[in-house]
Amino acid sequence: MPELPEVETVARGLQKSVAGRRILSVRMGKTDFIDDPAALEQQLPGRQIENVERYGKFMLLRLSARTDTAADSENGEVGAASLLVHLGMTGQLAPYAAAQPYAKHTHVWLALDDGRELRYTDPRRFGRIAYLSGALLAEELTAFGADPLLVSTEEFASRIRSRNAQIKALLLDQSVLRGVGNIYADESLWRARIHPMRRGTELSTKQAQVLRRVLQDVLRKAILARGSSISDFLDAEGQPGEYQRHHRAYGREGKRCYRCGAAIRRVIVAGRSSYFCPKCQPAPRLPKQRKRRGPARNG
DNA sequence: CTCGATCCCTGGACGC
DNA sequence: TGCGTCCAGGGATCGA
Repeated sequence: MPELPEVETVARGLQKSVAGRRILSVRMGKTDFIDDPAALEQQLPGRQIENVERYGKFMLLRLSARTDTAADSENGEVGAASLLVHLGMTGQLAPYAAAQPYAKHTHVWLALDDGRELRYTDPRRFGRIAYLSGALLAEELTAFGADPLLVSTEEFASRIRSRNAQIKALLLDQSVLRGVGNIYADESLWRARIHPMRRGTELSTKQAQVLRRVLQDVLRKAILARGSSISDFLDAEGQPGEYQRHHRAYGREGKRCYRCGAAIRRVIVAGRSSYFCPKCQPAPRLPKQRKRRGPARNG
């Protein structure tokens, strides 16, 4: 499941393998996860992939202005633009020799000027692809919060401690921080010894500091390990990541905590499985509002 | 505005 | 073996 480290891994791989290549043509299968399929067909051919960046869990393929004049007169849009790609749960974006048979659930083929094809494969189609010209891209990106690797201690603390939502929900909220998903949320909360149901407003300044530090540490180490491969994540070279070997909480229900030996538990928080150590990560005193016995009292 | 619930989708695990 | 059921989860959307 691609989160920040996995997307960073794929983006770096594509930067090496396809930056500088020109897109010659586009072919599409199922398109229900593509914002405007016709725009891809009309706008991509003739453009060069100048570079590939990560933005949160998105990849941004920066595209050159178009040079072919035939299309100019038709569409009038020739300036620099971007292809926004979200891998969702099961998306893969990677180049292949055009002659190589394609995997089931391949939905987009971009023919490149060196004989290869950049293919997008996504069984669940939870991903997203959008062609966006400069202004639209800027507008799209304003909705997202801080990059967890770049955010300052002060900004992190203010973004978290000003919100009453559960800390797990805040870490997953892309308008608070861009790029954190379920695995790295649980891993950083375990390291910071914070229960996933704690409220943002409950965290001390010190706890927010610690959480930011361990989150950055986990993300950096995961990038070095080329991400986590739980079931099906593969990078742009088709290789799985290694960071799943370092998980301390995620997916470890019933197994012993590496710190204290207690059994790791799983609860649903913000609609997602959340793994934590009940001993190291003490629960809030009132995890949920208890149902009152009898009628509510006035005053 | 804030927050939680629901739904989208397919493959894999599991029970019978 | 095969069928049904459940679960995984990022994010859009809706309603309280």
